[in-house]
Amino acid sequence: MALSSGLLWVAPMSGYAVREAIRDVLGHFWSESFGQIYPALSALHRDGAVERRDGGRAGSSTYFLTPAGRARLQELLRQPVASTPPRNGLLLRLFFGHALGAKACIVLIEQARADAERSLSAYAEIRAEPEAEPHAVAAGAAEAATAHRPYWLLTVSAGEHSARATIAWADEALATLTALAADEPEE
Amino acid sequence: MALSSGLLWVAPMSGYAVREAIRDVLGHFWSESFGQIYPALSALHRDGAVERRDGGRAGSSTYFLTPAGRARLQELLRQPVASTPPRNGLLLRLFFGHALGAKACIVLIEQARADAERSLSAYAEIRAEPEAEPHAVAAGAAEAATAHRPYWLLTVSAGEHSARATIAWADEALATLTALAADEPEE
DNA sequence: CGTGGCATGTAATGGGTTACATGATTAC
DNA sequence: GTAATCATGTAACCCATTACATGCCACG
Repeated sequence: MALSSGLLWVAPMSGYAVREAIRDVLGHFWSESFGQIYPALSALHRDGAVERRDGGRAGSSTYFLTPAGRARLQELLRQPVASTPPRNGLLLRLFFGHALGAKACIVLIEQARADAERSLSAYAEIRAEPEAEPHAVAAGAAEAATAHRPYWLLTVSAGEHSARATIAWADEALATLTALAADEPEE
Repeated sequence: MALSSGLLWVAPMSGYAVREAIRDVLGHFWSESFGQIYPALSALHRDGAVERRDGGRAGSSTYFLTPAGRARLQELLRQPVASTPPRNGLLLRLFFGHALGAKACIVLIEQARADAERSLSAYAEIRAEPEAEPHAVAAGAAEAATAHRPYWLLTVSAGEHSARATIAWADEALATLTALAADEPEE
Protein backbone atom coordinates (compact mmCIF):
# COMPACT_ATOMS: atom_id res chain seq x y z
CA MET A 1 0.00 0.00 0.00
CA ALA A 2 2.72 2.40 0.89
CA LEU A 3 4.67 0.71 -1.88
CA SER A 4 4.77 3.69 -4.18
CA SER A 5 6.58 5.67 -1.49
CA GLY A 6 9.44 3.46 -2.56
CA LEU A 7 10.08 6.16 -5.12
CA LEU A 8 12.13 7.71 -2.34
CA TRP A 9 14.54 4.85 -2.94
CA VAL A 10 15.26 6.27 -6.37
CA ALA A 11 15.66 9.80 -5.02
CA PRO A 12 14.69 11.80 -1.90
CA MET A 13 11.87 14.20 -2.71
CA SER A 14 8.82 16.04 -1.44
CA GLY A 15 5.35 14.53 -1.22
CA TYR A 16 4.35 16.68 -4.13
CA ALA A 17 7.21 15.33 -6.19
CA VAL A 18 6.18 11.78 -5.28
CA ARG A 19 2.76 12.49 -6.71
CA GLU A 20 4.29 13.85 -9.91
CA ALA A 21 6.62 10.91 -10.23
CA ILE A 22 3.72 8.49 -9.78
CA ARG A 23 1.88 10.28 -12.57
CA ASP A 24 4.82 10.71 -14.94
CA VAL A 25 6.99 7.68 -14.26
CA LEU A 26 4.64 4.99 -12.96
CA GLY A 27 1.58 6.40 -14.68
CA HIS A 28 1.24 3.66 -17.25
CA PHE A 29 0.79 0.94 -14.64
CA TRP A 30 0.14 2.62 -11.29
CA SER A 31 -1.80 5.50 -9.80
CA GLU A 32 -2.26 7.02 -6.40
CA SER A 33 -4.06 10.11 -5.17
CA PHE A 34 -3.08 12.89 -2.81
CA GLY A 35 -5.33 11.45 -0.17
CA GLN A 36 -3.14 8.39 -0.04
CA ILE A 37 0.32 9.78 -0.53
CA TYR A 38 0.44 12.24 2.34
CA PRO A 39 -1.08 9.98 5.00
CA ALA A 40 1.24 7.18 3.84
CA LEU A 41 4.26 9.46 4.15
CA SER A 42 3.14 10.54 7.63
CA ALA A 43 2.71 6.94 8.73
CA LEU A 44 6.11 6.04 7.33
CA HIS A 45 7.63 8.97 9.23
CA ARG A 46 5.88 7.92 12.43
CA ASP A 47 7.36 4.44 12.04
CA GLY A 48 10.84 5.75 11.37
CA ALA A 49 10.92 4.52 7.80
CA VAL A 50 11.48 7.98 6.40
CA GLU A 51 13.28 11.05 7.62
CA ARG A 52 11.93 14.48 7.00
CA ARG A 53 14.15 17.49 6.36
CA ASP A 54 13.35 21.01 5.33
CA GLY A 55 13.15 21.46 1.60
CA GLY A 56 14.21 24.50 -0.39
CA ARG A 57 10.97 26.41 0.06
CA ALA A 58 9.29 27.49 3.25
CA GLY A 59 6.76 24.93 4.41
CA SER A 60 8.14 22.25 2.15
CA SER A 61 9.96 19.10 3.20
CA THR A 62 12.13 16.54 1.54
CA TYR A 63 11.63 12.93 2.57
CA PHE A 64 14.54 10.49 2.83
CA LEU A 65 14.29 6.75 3.12
CA THR A 66 16.06 5.48 6.25
CA PRO A 67 17.84 2.10 6.34
CA ALA A 68 14.81 0.77 8.25
CA GLY A 69 12.56 2.12 5.52
CA ARG A 70 14.64 0.43 2.87
CA ALA A 71 14.36 -2.89 4.68
CA ARG A 72 10.63 -2.43 5.07
CA LEU A 73 10.19 -1.69 1.39
CA GLN A 74 12.08 -4.82 0.43
CA GLU A 75 9.83 -6.81 2.71
CA LEU A 76 6.74 -5.30 1.11
CA LEU A 77 8.07 -6.05 -2.35
CA ARG A 78 8.50 -9.70 -1.45
CA GLN A 79 4.82 -9.91 -0.48
CA PRO A 80 2.70 -11.83 -3.02
CA VAL A 81 1.25 -9.73 -5.82
CA ALA A 82 -2.39 -8.90 -5.11
CA SER A 83 -4.17 -9.29 -8.41
CA THR A 84 -6.78 -6.60 -8.85
CA PRO A 85 -10.14 -7.93 -10.02
CA PRO A 86 -10.62 -7.20 -13.73
CA ARG A 87 -13.05 -4.45 -14.68
CA ASN A 88 -12.84 -3.44 -18.30
CA GLY A 89 -15.70 -1.15 -19.28
CA LEU A 90 -14.89 -1.35 -22.97
CA LEU A 91 -15.09 -5.13 -23.14
CA LEU A 92 -18.24 -5.14 -21.05
CA ARG A 93 -19.90 -2.82 -23.56
CA LEU A 94 -18.64 -4.95 -26.40
CA PHE A 95 -20.08 -8.03 -24.77
CA PHE A 96 -23.46 -6.34 -24.95
CA GLY A 97 -22.70 -5.26 -28.50
CA HIS A 98 -25.89 -6.80 -29.80
CA ALA A 99 -27.85 -4.45 -27.55
CA LEU A 100 -25.58 -1.49 -28.15
CA GLY A 101 -25.41 -1.84 -31.93
CA ALA A 102 -22.44 -2.68 -34.13
CA LYS A 103 -21.88 0.94 -35.18
CA ALA A 104 -21.46 2.15 -31.60
CA CYS A 105 -19.06 -0.74 -30.97
CA ILE A 106 -16.94 0.36 -33.91
CA VAL A 107 -16.67 3.85 -32.46
CA LEU A 108 -15.59 2.48 -29.09
CA ILE A 109 -12.92 0.27 -30.60
CA GLU A 110 -11.59 3.08 -32.75
CA GLN A 111 -11.21 5.16 -29.60
CA ALA A 112 -9.36 2.35 -27.86
CA ARG A 113 -7.11 1.96 -30.87
CA ALA A 114 -6.31 5.67 -30.88
CA ASP A 115 -5.55 5.55 -27.15
CA ALA A 116 -3.14 2.68 -27.69
CA GLU A 117 -1.47 4.60 -30.49
CA ARG A 118 -1.04 7.58 -28.19
CA SER A 119 0.47 5.35 -25.52
CA LEU A 120 2.97 4.04 -28.03
CA SER A 121 4.23 7.51 -28.87
CA ALA A 122 4.46 8.33 -25.16
CA TYR A 123 6.64 5.24 -24.69
CA ALA A 124 8.76 6.25 -27.67
CA GLU A 125 9.37 9.61 -26.02
CA ILE A 126 10.46 7.93 -22.81
CA ARG A 127 12.98 5.85 -24.70
CA ALA A 128 14.20 8.91 -26.61
CA GLU A 129 15.18 10.97 -23.56
CA PRO A 130 18.24 9.06 -22.36
CA GLU A 131 18.60 10.08 -18.74
CA ALA A 132 17.26 13.57 -18.63
CA GLU A 133 14.64 13.29 -15.93
CA PRO A 134 14.30 17.02 -15.24
CA HIS A 135 12.81 16.93 -11.77
CA ALA A 136 13.43 14.69 -8.80
CA VAL A 137 16.97 13.71 -9.65
CA ALA A 138 19.25 15.25 -7.09
CA ALA A 139 23.01 15.23 -7.41
CA GLY A 140 23.89 12.27 -5.19
CA ALA A 141 20.99 10.13 -6.29
CA ALA A 142 22.09 9.90 -9.91
CA GLU A 143 23.60 6.43 -9.56
CA ALA A 144 20.44 5.13 -7.91
CA ALA A 145 18.42 6.44 -10.84
CA THR A 146 20.65 4.77 -13.41
CA ALA A 147 20.49 1.47 -11.54
CA HIS A 148 16.70 1.67 -11.65
CA ARG A 149 16.44 2.59 -15.29
CA PRO A 150 16.73 -0.89 -16.86
CA TYR A 151 13.93 -2.09 -14.61
CA TRP A 152 11.85 0.90 -15.52
CA LEU A 153 12.36 0.08 -19.20
CA LEU A 154 11.02 -3.40 -18.49
CA THR A 155 7.73 -1.82 -17.46
CA VAL A 156 7.78 0.42 -20.53
CA SER A 157 8.26 -2.65 -22.68
CA ALA A 158 5.22 -4.23 -21.03
CA GLY A 159 3.22 -1.17 -21.97
CA GLU A 160 4.44 -1.32 -25.54
CA HIS A 161 3.56 -4.97 -25.95
CA SER A 162 0.15 -4.33 -24.45
CA ALA A 163 -0.52 -1.33 -26.69
CA ARG A 164 0.54 -3.19 -29.81
CA ALA A 165 -1.72 -6.07 -28.81
CA THR A 166 -4.61 -3.66 -28.42
CA ILE A 167 -3.99 -2.24 -31.89
CA ALA A 168 -3.78 -5.67 -33.51
CA TRP A 169 -6.94 -6.79 -31.73
CA ALA A 170 -8.76 -3.60 -32.68
CA ASP A 171 -7.99 -4.07 -36.36
CA GLU A 172 -9.23 -7.63 -36.22
CA ALA A 173 -12.34 -6.68 -34.29
CA LEU A 174 -13.16 -3.81 -36.63
CA ALA A 175 -13.09 -6.18 -39.59
CA THR A 176 -15.47 -8.54 -37.80
CA LEU A 177 -17.75 -5.70 -36.77
CA THR A 178 -18.14 -4.16 -40.20
CA ALA A 179 -19.41 -7.55 -41.34
CA LEU A 180 -21.81 -7.68 -38.39
CA ALA A 181 -22.96 -4.11 -39.02
CA ALA A 182 -23.96 -5.07 -42.57
CA ASP A 183 -26.30 -7.80 -41.24
CA GLU A 184 -27.80 -5.51 -38.63
CA PRO A 185 -31.03 -3.62 -39.33
CA GLU A 186 -30.79 0.17 -39.62
CA GLU A 187 -31.97 1.96 -36.48
CA MET B 1 -22.83 -0.09 -12.17
CA ALA B 2 -25.82 -2.29 -12.61
CA LEU B 3 -24.44 -3.00 -16.05
CA SER B 4 -23.58 -6.61 -15.44
CA SER B 5 -27.23 -7.29 -14.67
CA GLY B 6 -27.55 -6.93 -18.42
CA LEU B 7 -26.77 -10.61 -18.46
CA LEU B 8 -30.52 -10.97 -18.05
CA TRP B 9 -30.72 -9.70 -21.62
CA VAL B 10 -28.99 -12.84 -22.78
CA ALA B 11 -31.21 -15.06 -20.66
CA PRO B 12 -33.51 -14.72 -17.63
CA MET B 13 -31.92 -16.26 -14.57
CA SER B 14 -31.54 -16.21 -10.80
CA GLY B 15 -29.19 -13.89 -8.94
CA TYR B 16 -27.03 -16.85 -8.16
CA ALA B 17 -26.83 -17.69 -11.86
CA VAL B 18 -25.90 -14.08 -12.62
CA ARG B 19 -22.98 -14.43 -10.27
CA GLU B 20 -21.90 -17.65 -11.95
CA ALA B 21 -22.22 -16.11 -15.40
CA ILE B 22 -20.13 -13.13 -14.34
CA ARG B 23 -17.46 -15.51 -13.13
CA ASP B 24 -17.57 -17.96 -16.04
CA VAL B 25 -18.54 -15.79 -19.00
CA LEU B 26 -17.32 -12.29 -18.17
CA GLY B 27 -14.60 -13.46 -15.82
CA HIS B 28 -11.69 -12.52 -18.05
CA PHE B 29 -12.61 -8.83 -18.09
CA TRP B 30 -15.21 -8.21 -15.39
CA SER B 31 -15.95 -9.17 -11.82
CA GLU B 32 -18.62 -8.46 -9.31
CA SER B 33 -19.33 -9.77 -5.84
CA PHE B 34 -22.46 -11.02 -4.12
CA GLY B 35 -22.71 -7.83 -2.16
CA GLN B 36 -23.24 -5.92 -5.38
CA ILE B 37 -25.36 -8.30 -7.41
CA TYR B 38 -28.27 -8.77 -5.03
CA PRO B 39 -28.70 -5.11 -4.05
CA ALA B 40 -28.45 -4.15 -7.73
CA LEU B 41 -31.13 -6.67 -8.64
CA SER B 42 -33.37 -5.35 -5.86
CA ALA B 43 -32.91 -1.77 -7.03
CA LEU B 44 -33.65 -2.78 -10.59
CA HIS B 45 -36.79 -4.54 -9.39
CA ARG B 46 -37.86 -1.49 -7.39
CA ASP B 47 -37.46 0.65 -10.50
CA GLY B 48 -39.43 -1.73 -12.66
CA ALA B 49 -36.45 -2.68 -14.79
CA VAL B 50 -36.70 -6.35 -13.93
CA GLU B 51 -39.58 -8.66 -13.14
CA ARG B 52 -39.28 -11.35 -10.55
CA ARG B 53 -41.00 -14.71 -10.86
CA ASP B 54 -40.72 -17.86 -8.78
CA GLY B 55 -37.96 -20.16 -9.90
CA GLY B 56 -37.94 -23.95 -9.84
CA ARG B 57 -36.86 -24.32 -6.22
CA ALA B 58 -38.52 -22.98 -3.13
CA GLY B 59 -37.15 -19.57 -2.16
CA SER B 60 -35.55 -19.03 -5.54
CA SER B 61 -36.57 -16.50 -8.14
CA THR B 62 -35.91 -15.95 -11.80
CA TYR B 63 -35.36 -12.38 -12.94
CA PHE B 64 -36.61 -11.13 -16.31
CA LEU B 65 -35.62 -7.90 -18.00
CA THR B 66 -38.67 -5.74 -18.74
CA PRO B 67 -38.85 -3.50 -21.85
CA ALA B 68 -38.08 -0.55 -19.54
CA GLY B 69 -35.09 -2.43 -18.22
CA ARG B 70 -33.87 -3.11 -21.73
CA ALA B 71 -34.12 0.60 -22.57
CA ARG B 72 -32.30 1.49 -19.39
CA LEU B 73 -29.50 -0.92 -20.12
CA GLN B 74 -29.03 0.52 -23.60
CA GLU B 75 -28.82 3.98 -22.07
CA LEU B 76 -26.19 2.80 -19.59
CA LEU B 77 -24.20 1.18 -22.37
CA ARG B 78 -24.08 4.44 -24.26
CA GLN B 79 -22.54 6.18 -21.24
CA PRO B 80 -18.83 6.97 -21.68
CA VAL B 81 -16.46 4.24 -20.60
CA ALA B 82 -15.05 4.98 -17.16
CA SER B 83 -11.38 4.05 -17.33
CA THR B 84 -10.26 2.44 -14.11
CA PRO B 85 -6.98 3.84 -12.78
CA PRO B 86 -4.15 1.41 -13.50
CA ARG B 87 -2.76 -0.60 -10.62
CA ASN B 88 -0.46 -3.38 -11.67
CA GLY B 89 1.32 -4.91 -8.72
CA LEU B 90 3.66 -6.97 -10.89
CA LEU B 91 4.98 -3.98 -12.82
CA LEU B 92 5.32 -1.97 -9.63
CA ARG B 93 7.53 -4.70 -8.16
CA LEU B 94 9.49 -4.86 -11.36
CA PHE B 95 10.02 -1.13 -11.27
CA PHE B 96 11.71 -1.63 -7.90
CA GLY B 97 13.57 -4.58 -9.33
CA HIS B 98 16.92 -3.15 -8.27
CA ALA B 99 15.73 -3.27 -4.66
CA LEU B 100 13.98 -6.62 -5.03
CA GLY B 101 16.81 -8.37 -6.84
CA ALA B 102 16.90 -9.71 -10.38
CA LYS B 103 16.33 -13.32 -9.28
CA ALA B 104 13.05 -12.49 -7.56
CA CYS B 105 11.96 -10.56 -10.63
CA ILE B 106 12.58 -13.58 -12.80
CA VAL B 107 10.34 -15.68 -10.57
CA LEU B 108 7.57 -13.09 -10.77
CA ILE B 109 7.73 -12.89 -14.54
CA GLU B 110 7.74 -16.64 -14.89
CA GLN B 111 4.57 -16.74 -12.83
CA ALA B 112 2.95 -14.10 -15.01
CA ARG B 113 3.95 -16.03 -18.11
CA ALA B 114 2.44 -19.22 -16.73
CA ASP B 115 -0.77 -17.36 -15.89
CA ALA B 116 -1.01 -16.04 -19.43
CA GLU B 117 -0.44 -19.53 -20.78
CA ARG B 118 -3.27 -20.82 -18.60
CA SER B 119 -5.54 -18.05 -19.86
CA LEU B 120 -4.78 -19.05 -23.42
CA SER B 121 -5.90 -22.62 -22.84
CA ALA B 122 -9.04 -21.38 -21.12
CA TYR B 123 -9.83 -19.28 -24.20
CA ALA B 124 -9.16 -22.28 -26.43
CA GLU B 125 -11.70 -24.25 -24.44
CA ILE B 126 -14.28 -21.51 -24.87
CA ARG B 127 -13.79 -21.57 -28.63
CA ALA B 128 -13.98 -25.36 -28.67
CA GLU B 129 -17.41 -25.69 -27.09
CA PRO B 130 -19.64 -24.41 -29.90
CA GLU B 131 -22.85 -23.40 -28.15
CA ALA B 132 -23.06 -25.76 -25.26
CA GLU B 133 -23.41 -23.38 -22.33
CA PRO B 134 -24.77 -25.91 -19.87
CA HIS B 135 -26.41 -23.57 -17.37
CA ALA B 136 -28.36 -20.37 -17.83
CA VAL B 137 -29.59 -21.02 -21.34
CA ALA B 138 -33.33 -21.53 -21.19
CA ALA B 139 -35.35 -22.76 -24.14
CA GLY B 140 -36.70 -19.48 -25.49
CA ALA B 141 -33.52 -17.52 -24.91
CA ALA B 142 -31.45 -19.58 -27.32
CA GLU B 143 -31.68 -17.08 -30.16
CA ALA B 144 -30.63 -14.24 -27.86
CA ALA B 145 -27.59 -16.25 -26.84
CA THR B 146 -26.53 -16.92 -30.42
CA ALA B 147 -26.91 -13.23 -31.31
CA HIS B 148 -24.60 -12.36 -28.41
CA ARG B 149 -21.98 -14.97 -29.18
CA PRO B 150 -20.00 -13.10 -31.89
CA TYR B 151 -19.65 -10.15 -29.53
CA TRP B 152 -18.57 -12.42 -26.74
CA LEU B 153 -15.90 -13.89 -29.01
CA LEU B 154 -14.63 -10.35 -29.59
CA THR B 155 -13.89 -10.12 -25.88
CA VAL B 156 -12.27 -13.55 -25.96
CA SER B 157 -10.07 -12.37 -28.80
CA ALA B 158 -9.04 -9.37 -26.71
CA GLY B 159 -8.01 -11.74 -23.96
CA GLU B 160 -6.02 -13.87 -26.37
CA HIS B 161 -4.15 -10.91 -27.80
CA SER B 162 -3.41 -9.66 -24.33
CA ALA B 163 -2.19 -13.06 -23.11
CA ARG B 164 0.05 -13.53 -26.14
CA ALA B 165 1.46 -10.05 -25.57
CA THR B 166 2.23 -10.96 -21.97
CA ILE B 167 4.04 -14.10 -23.07
CA ALA B 168 6.10 -12.28 -25.69
CA TRP B 169 6.98 -9.55 -23.20
CA ALA B 170 7.87 -12.09 -20.52
CA ASP B 171 10.31 -13.89 -22.82
CA GLU B 172 11.97 -10.63 -23.73
CA ALA B 173 12.10 -9.47 -20.12
CA LEU B 174 13.52 -12.78 -18.91
CA ALA B 175 16.38 -12.48 -21.40
CA THR B 176 17.14 -8.97 -20.16
CA LEU B 177 16.93 -10.04 -16.54
CA THR B 178 19.28 -13.00 -16.80
CA ALA B 179 21.87 -10.53 -18.09
CA LEU B 180 21.15 -8.18 -15.18
CA ALA B 181 21.27 -11.05 -12.69
CA ALA B 182 24.80 -11.88 -13.86
CA ASP B 183 25.99 -8.36 -13.02
CA GLU B 184 24.31 -8.39 -9.66
CA PRO B 185 26.24 -9.32 -6.50
CA GLU B 186 25.24 -12.57 -4.80
CA GLU B 187 23.06 -12.00 -1.73
C1' DC C 1 -28.72 -38.04 7.85
C1' DG C 2 -25.13 -35.08 6.56
C1' DT C 3 -22.36 -32.80 3.11
C1' DG C 4 -22.21 -29.95 -0.76
C1' DG C 5 -24.30 -27.03 -3.97
C1' DC C 6 -28.22 -23.74 -4.88
C1' DA C 7 -30.20 -19.56 -3.28
C1' DT C 8 -30.83 -14.85 -0.96
C1' DG C 9 -29.70 -11.44 1.53
C1' DT C 10 -27.28 -7.86 5.30
C1' DA C 11 -23.59 -5.56 7.89
C1' DA C 12 -19.04 -4.27 8.82
C1' DT C 13 -15.13 -2.77 7.09
C1' DG C 14 -11.73 -0.75 4.19
C1' DG C 15 -9.35 1.29 0.46
C1' DG C 16 -9.39 5.09 -2.34
C1' DT C 17 -11.13 9.29 -4.62
C1' DT C 18 -12.88 13.96 -4.49
C1' DA C 19 -13.41 18.02 -2.55
C1' DC C 20 -12.19 21.21 0.72
C1' DA C 21 -8.95 24.34 3.02
C1' DT C 22 -4.62 26.94 3.13
C1' DG C 23 -0.43 29.22 2.06
C1' DA C 24 4.28 30.25 -0.20
C1' DT C 25 6.79 31.22 -4.33
C1' DT C 26 7.74 32.21 -9.08
C1' DA C 27 6.99 33.88 -13.63
C1' DC C 28 4.69 37.05 -16.51
C1' DG D 1 0.05 42.37 -8.71
C1' DT D 2 -1.91 38.34 -10.08
C1' DA D 3 -2.13 33.89 -12.00
C1' DA D 4 -0.05 29.46 -12.09
C1' DT D 5 2.56 26.23 -9.78
C1' DC D 6 4.58 24.19 -5.67
C1' DA D 7 3.30 22.39 -1.37
C1' DT D 8 0.68 20.07 2.59
C1' DG D 9 -2.77 18.29 4.67
C1' DT D 10 -7.97 16.77 6.29
C1' DA D 11 -12.71 15.16 5.92
C1' DA D 12 -16.58 13.26 3.67
C1' DC D 13 -18.03 10.03 0.93
C1' DC D 14 -18.48 6.00 -2.19
C1' DC D 15 -17.83 1.77 -4.01
C1' DA D 16 -16.86 -2.81 -3.26
C1' DT D 17 -15.27 -6.80 -0.82
C1' DT D 18 -15.60 -9.90 3.04
C1' DA D 19 -17.81 -12.07 6.37
C1' DC D 20 -21.87 -13.24 8.45
C1' DA D 21 -26.49 -15.33 8.66
C1' DT D 22 -30.02 -18.40 6.89
C1' DG D 23 -32.42 -22.07 4.59
C1' DC D 24 -33.81 -25.55 0.83
C1' DC D 25 -32.86 -29.44 -1.86
C1' DA D 26 -30.41 -33.39 -4.02
C1' DC D 27 -27.27 -36.97 -3.71
C1' DG D 28 -24.66 -40.44 -1.56
